[in-house]
Amino acid sequence: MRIAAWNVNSLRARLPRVEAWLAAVCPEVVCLQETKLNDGDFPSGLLESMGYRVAHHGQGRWNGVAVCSRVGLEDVTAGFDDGQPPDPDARLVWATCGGVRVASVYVPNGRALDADHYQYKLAWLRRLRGCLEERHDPSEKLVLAGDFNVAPSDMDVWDIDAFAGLTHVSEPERIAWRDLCEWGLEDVFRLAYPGIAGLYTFWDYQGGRFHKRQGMRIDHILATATLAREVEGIIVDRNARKGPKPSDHAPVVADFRL
DNA sequence: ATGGTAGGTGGCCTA
Repeated sequence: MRIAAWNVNSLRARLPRVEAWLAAVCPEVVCLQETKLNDGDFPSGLLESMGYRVAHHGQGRWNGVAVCSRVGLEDVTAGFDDGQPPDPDARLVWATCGGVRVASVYVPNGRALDADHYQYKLAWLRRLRGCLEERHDPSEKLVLAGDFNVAPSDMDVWDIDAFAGLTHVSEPERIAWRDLCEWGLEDVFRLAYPGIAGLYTFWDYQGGRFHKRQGMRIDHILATATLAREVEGIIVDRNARKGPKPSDHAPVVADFRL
């Protein structure tokens, strides 16, 4: 089973690229982030014509996440399912696909270390961990895939000195990310490429960052141990960052023996 | 020379 995560930075703007990419790569499950669409504007017809069923948790303008699956789609849940007041942003949607519980995850950016949004980000990560504790067990086949907006270690950014005082690399964010993983999730990409620097999923549009290889690894596929040991391979499809009108993120694609 | 890119919306905000 091939599972992919891709922050498309507007599905409307990216639709031709997304369609061509799905036709070429044929993932069984793709988790999209930043669709920037209301549910009614989601291109369901196109995805369905390609064999996918879709769970979209949308919000015009910003955010918006989807799980698209051609191996079944059951038990859809939008947002945190913890009985607390709903998240004002559409950043999380769950579905069961071919026996795997899958979440498309779009963690808040954080903006700046002194911003309210940074506290929202830390609380959001803690709340996600809480949902796992309440509703799930680490022995399940479960995947969190998406844009976590955290570079877990210094080797996951092109120059740690360039990020001094910025979000995505701060210790509280990294601790919150590690706490999430310590519930029982593996960073499947890092498992496959231990200790290898220079492998990124996001490159800022500004300053020719992609061509200078100045990126960050902030999009992740996290899997429970039962799934992580079934990984055949995982890549970042950098080709999707090339050419006309790319997203600033490249897809992460993992193959599982399922 | 304090810029630059791209997405949304609507005359700025977000990433």
